[in-house]
Amino acid sequence: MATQRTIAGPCTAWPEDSAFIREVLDRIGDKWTVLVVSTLGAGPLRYSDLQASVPGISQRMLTVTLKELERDGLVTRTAYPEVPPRVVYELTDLGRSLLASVMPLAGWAAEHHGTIAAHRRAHATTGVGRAATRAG
Amino acid sequence: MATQRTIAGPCTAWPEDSAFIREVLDRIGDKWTVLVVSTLGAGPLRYSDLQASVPGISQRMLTVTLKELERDGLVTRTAYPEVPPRVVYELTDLGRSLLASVMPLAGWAAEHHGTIAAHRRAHATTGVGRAATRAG
DNA sequence: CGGTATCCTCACTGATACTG
DNA sequence: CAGTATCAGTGAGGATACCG
Repeated sequence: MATQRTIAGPCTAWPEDSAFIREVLDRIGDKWTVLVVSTLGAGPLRYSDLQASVPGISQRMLTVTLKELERDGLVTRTAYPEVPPRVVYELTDLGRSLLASVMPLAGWAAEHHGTIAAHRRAHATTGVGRAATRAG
Repeated sequence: MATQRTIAGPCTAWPEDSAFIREVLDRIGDKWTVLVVSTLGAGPLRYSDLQASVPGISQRMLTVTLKELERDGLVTRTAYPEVPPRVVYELTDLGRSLLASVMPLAGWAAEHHGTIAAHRRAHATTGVGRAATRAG
């Protein structure tokens, strides 16, 4: 193989979208977005059902996450002006496409879970880095 | 009884790997992992070249990221005991497979960048959410 | 050159309380 | 029911200084 001297890296691969890609990665890396999106992947849900479906989420984070998603056009918000207020959230096509793009990653994670766990143990066993758990 | 129906969220979709999936998502969501991995995707690089290839990264974060990656078996570290020390990092097959799984997501981001940006503008224009910036 | 150790900041997150 | 407002804790990440 030719000696590749072009260091360049990711910036070369992603001309100027890199900032936006980081943004998306940040989003999917945040604690709730993927959970909420995948939950909505099963179908439209109202606020309270959503909160029930994503066990640990707080009202604040659900609201914040939902607003981000709506703002980006990944979910739609439909409020019915009824007496007990009812608001339904639903994935848009864009949202579904994101979900579809994230799924493979979840698949990768599930598939290689064992391999990685094993490597971690091996890494610890062979004492590659440090064996010391904590310097006293 | 419809008191509490099974919403069937993400937990249903991902039986028990969900914790690990979150872990992977956290990892790829962190600021540097994907940048480093994708940079190494072009070929092996030594520490300093890596730092040069990922502009904003600090020594600390490069080291931390690299250690995480090595620990998980995503990259290999090869140190040559020469006079000016030389350490080369390279993606393993596992690392390459992660990169291959992340790429589509980057592709998704690049593809829908415009759509999302447009939606954000529309969202702002139509004033969907809020008019009041601060409660006064 | 290739790290390691330490301090510091501040953005993300959660708990709580209140409103329409 | 569906949010909004506010306060406080945590820890990822950056700057700096030093070692092998």
